[in-house]
Amino acid sequence: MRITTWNVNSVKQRLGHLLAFLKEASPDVVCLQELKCVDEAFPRTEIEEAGYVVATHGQKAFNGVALLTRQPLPLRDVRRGLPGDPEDGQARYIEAVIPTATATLRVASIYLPNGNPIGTPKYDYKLAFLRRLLLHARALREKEEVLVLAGDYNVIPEPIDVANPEAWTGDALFLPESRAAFRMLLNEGFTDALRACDERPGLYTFWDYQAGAWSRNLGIRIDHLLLSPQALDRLVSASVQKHLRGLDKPSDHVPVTVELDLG
DNA sequence: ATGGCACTCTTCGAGTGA
Repeated sequence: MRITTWNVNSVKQRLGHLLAFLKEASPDVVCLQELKCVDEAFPRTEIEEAGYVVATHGQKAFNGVALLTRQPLPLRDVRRGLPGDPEDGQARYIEAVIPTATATLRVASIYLPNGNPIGTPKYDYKLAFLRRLLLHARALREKEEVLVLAGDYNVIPEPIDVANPEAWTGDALFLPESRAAFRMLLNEGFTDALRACDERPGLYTFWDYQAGAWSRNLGIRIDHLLLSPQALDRLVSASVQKHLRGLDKPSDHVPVTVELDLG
């Protein structure tokens, strides 16, 4: 069972790359972020024709998340939106249950707020969203399911996860408060799947379009798959599909994939 | 040493992102 998370930075702009990735990697579950379109504009037909079941939670112009499963895996009990703030109209969370032949899997696709600039309501919203995610993750963990919380966390967990840490001092992605909130998820019993498999520096999932960040390999690691203990027990591997950043008209993020043995 | 991008839309410039 391979589960991929990918911030595509506009699913319409990235449809060609997405369809090619589905064909070459044939992941079982895909968590997409930054659709940048309403549900009606999501390229559902093309993705269904590629062999996938689709659930979306979109909004106009910004944000937007989706879950895909490779047929015949179904998506059940779809939840759209993170609990804890009925006033929150931003489409940043979708979760579903995926029953397989041998196990029941629960997966969430999450697009956490960026939070910049600090000292503004955007930063407050980021921290509030992280608190809401912590509470929801705690409630889900008590179900003791094979659970994967995947997405663009917009948090650089540790200095090892950024090429030039000094350049990110004071940025919402790297501030102690953001990192502490992410660490609280780990302290709840969730495991950062990529770090569990590879402790080396230089693992990045995002390179800015600006300033030659890609050619100079000035990346950051902000796309994460957090595993419940039951998912960690089944962890086989985790990897970054870095080559997709080198394509023509790429997303600024690349996919990250975890393989679980649900046999 | 420095500056450098790419999306969206009540679209040709501003807002957003990281």
